[in-house]
Amino acid sequence: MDDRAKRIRRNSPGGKADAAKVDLTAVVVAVSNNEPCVLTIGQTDTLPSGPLALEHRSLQSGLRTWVEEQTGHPLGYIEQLYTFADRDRAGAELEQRVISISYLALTRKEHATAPSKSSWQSWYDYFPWEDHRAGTPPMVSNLLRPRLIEWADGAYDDATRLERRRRAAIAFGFDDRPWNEDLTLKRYELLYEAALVEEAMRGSTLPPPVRGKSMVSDHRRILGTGISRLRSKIKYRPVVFELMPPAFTLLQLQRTVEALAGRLIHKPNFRRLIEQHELVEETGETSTETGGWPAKLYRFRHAVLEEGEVAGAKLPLSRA
Amino acid sequence: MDDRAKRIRRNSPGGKADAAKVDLTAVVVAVSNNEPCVLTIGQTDTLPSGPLALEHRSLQSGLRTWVEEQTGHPLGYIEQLYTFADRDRAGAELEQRVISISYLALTRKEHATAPSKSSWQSWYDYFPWEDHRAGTPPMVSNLLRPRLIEWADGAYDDATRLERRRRAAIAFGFDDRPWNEDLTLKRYELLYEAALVEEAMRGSTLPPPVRGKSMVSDHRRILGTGISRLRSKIKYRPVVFELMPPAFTLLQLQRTVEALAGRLIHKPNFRRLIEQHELVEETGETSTETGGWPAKLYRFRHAVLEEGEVAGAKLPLSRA
DNA sequence: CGCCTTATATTCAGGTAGAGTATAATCGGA
DNA sequence: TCCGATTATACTCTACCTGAATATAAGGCG
Repeated sequence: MDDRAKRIRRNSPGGKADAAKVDLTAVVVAVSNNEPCVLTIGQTDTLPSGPLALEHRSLQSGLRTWVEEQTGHPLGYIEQLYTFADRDRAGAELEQRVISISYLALTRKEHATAPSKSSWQSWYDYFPWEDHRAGTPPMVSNLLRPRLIEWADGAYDDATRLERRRRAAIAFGFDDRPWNEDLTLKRYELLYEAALVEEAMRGSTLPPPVRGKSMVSDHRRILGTGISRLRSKIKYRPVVFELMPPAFTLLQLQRTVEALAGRLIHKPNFRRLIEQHELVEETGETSTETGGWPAKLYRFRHAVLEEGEVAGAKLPLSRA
Repeated sequence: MDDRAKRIRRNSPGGKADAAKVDLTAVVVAVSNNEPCVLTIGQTDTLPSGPLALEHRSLQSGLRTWVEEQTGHPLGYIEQLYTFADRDRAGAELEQRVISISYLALTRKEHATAPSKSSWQSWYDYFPWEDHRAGTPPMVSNLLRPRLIEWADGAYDDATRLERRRRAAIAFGFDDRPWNEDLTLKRYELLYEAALVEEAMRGSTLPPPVRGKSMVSDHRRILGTGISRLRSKIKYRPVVFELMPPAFTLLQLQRTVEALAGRLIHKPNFRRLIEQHELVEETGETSTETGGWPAKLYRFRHAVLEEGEVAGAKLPLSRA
């Protein structure tokens, strides 16, 4: 059997067929002016990235090196997102396979140390259908919905037709289903499958039917993965504070969460939750910046990270 | 600046320095006789794995190919776990870096199609401190606790000492903290750091102080990652059913969850939850196999997967 | 001074989770 | 044949969490 043949190749680690090029890609997120932003480099819409090299001690340190070199931002909090390889990445025509290991990083714009060729882009420029803070965006009902239904009805058999309609309804909250902000990646994949985003139409001359900037290679997909992960995570881990200045008001904190989640939060419930879990402590100062009653300033209680599992640090995301 | 130098290397994808060997590793899980098992190959404690090759269409299909070839088990449900590279993996002395992309697979033992050199091992053989179904195992209080305190007190400064004690207490539930079954990976990493597991002592002649089989390379760490992921996931997604036969009683379902979680569940609450979320439907038959009142047989309602997010499919893990 | 804006406090109803208790059906053995 | 062990199933009770609404206080500004 060819079992043995493969075993032999397995034992020759220098074999060219098995070698791959490994890229590290970062989704670096910051929030300012209630707008969630992602760090891009150059003129094109490209995430910071670079090949894993032998001198990198680890995947994380390799990533930090590349991002700092390309953007001037030293990274704090990072976590691995996903490893891609089956995409129609640039290396398809090469002999070598390209693997992309992606990371999510949370930081603040002020952390930049030097001028650089990088810039911050609102992530809603790439995903305009994801911002529901002012209600469901018109493009969802007016553009995406009819296009997705059209796509579903274009299936060859009834079963597929129904299944496509169901998937679209779940992902986008059609037919009185609730909008679930965590499904960013699923929505993007659906639009890709329906050929409604630019990436799915490369080589075609037709304009993509959906507004929203695309990115180089599969970077928009990676960004979507990062948004999905972050939107899920803020509900059970206090990661928002990585994006906050040292001192902040409770409303600023709420606005930041709302920016990330793309939906509004019920204020009293939000405050109750934050206080209940003792996530913050007063600095003793107040801010009058916003007009109205001066708000107390708070700082994150780093001790909560040391108090074991922050069980139930869920955020009350309003469905109103 | 050397910025330019790196950019140039970046653009020569065939460069040897950037090429890496990519391994696919699978944590294949099944439960039988109320014991969670992992699939291993050969005589040694090794997870199924093999190098990613050009003929694999995707990471997933490469993994499926390797597992089926090495064990005879075709895989159903799989999900990506984590990508490792910074370990002191076998390739440290080689010129080439070794990357390991790991996957979690859920299946049933009966799915084997052919005799093979693989075998099933209880995962508690590798992690004996993780099974709390019969209460806290004696080894936790009698062996791990004193050894971890010893390790903590061996630190050079007071701050580190306190921090180590705190981490150990959180991970293992010392000092009246609750036991959190999801922290399997953290516990293993802590024991590794404290040099209480065999992998941390390779090259040493001293016997490892903690019982529990070790595995080849960093496979026990990968298994720990899989256990952690699965224990978290069963609380909010109905993945347990991938491990169940087509028809089962509610108690069998409960015992399976308990086997995975390593702790007991309050029976009435478990049933209430399953019924509340309509995860199952009656087959109409009953089973008298267990003695006592014949239990109704149920099957998984696959429709729930199509009903959008299975919000709140949490499992009531008793803290008693 | 009155109005607007924001902060802060309180309340209320519904749901869920944890935990305990009660009753019914079947089997094995005395 | 009856009793107890074993299992299935049903019901209850309480504490807490969540969503949502309302009320009051403090400052800025025309």
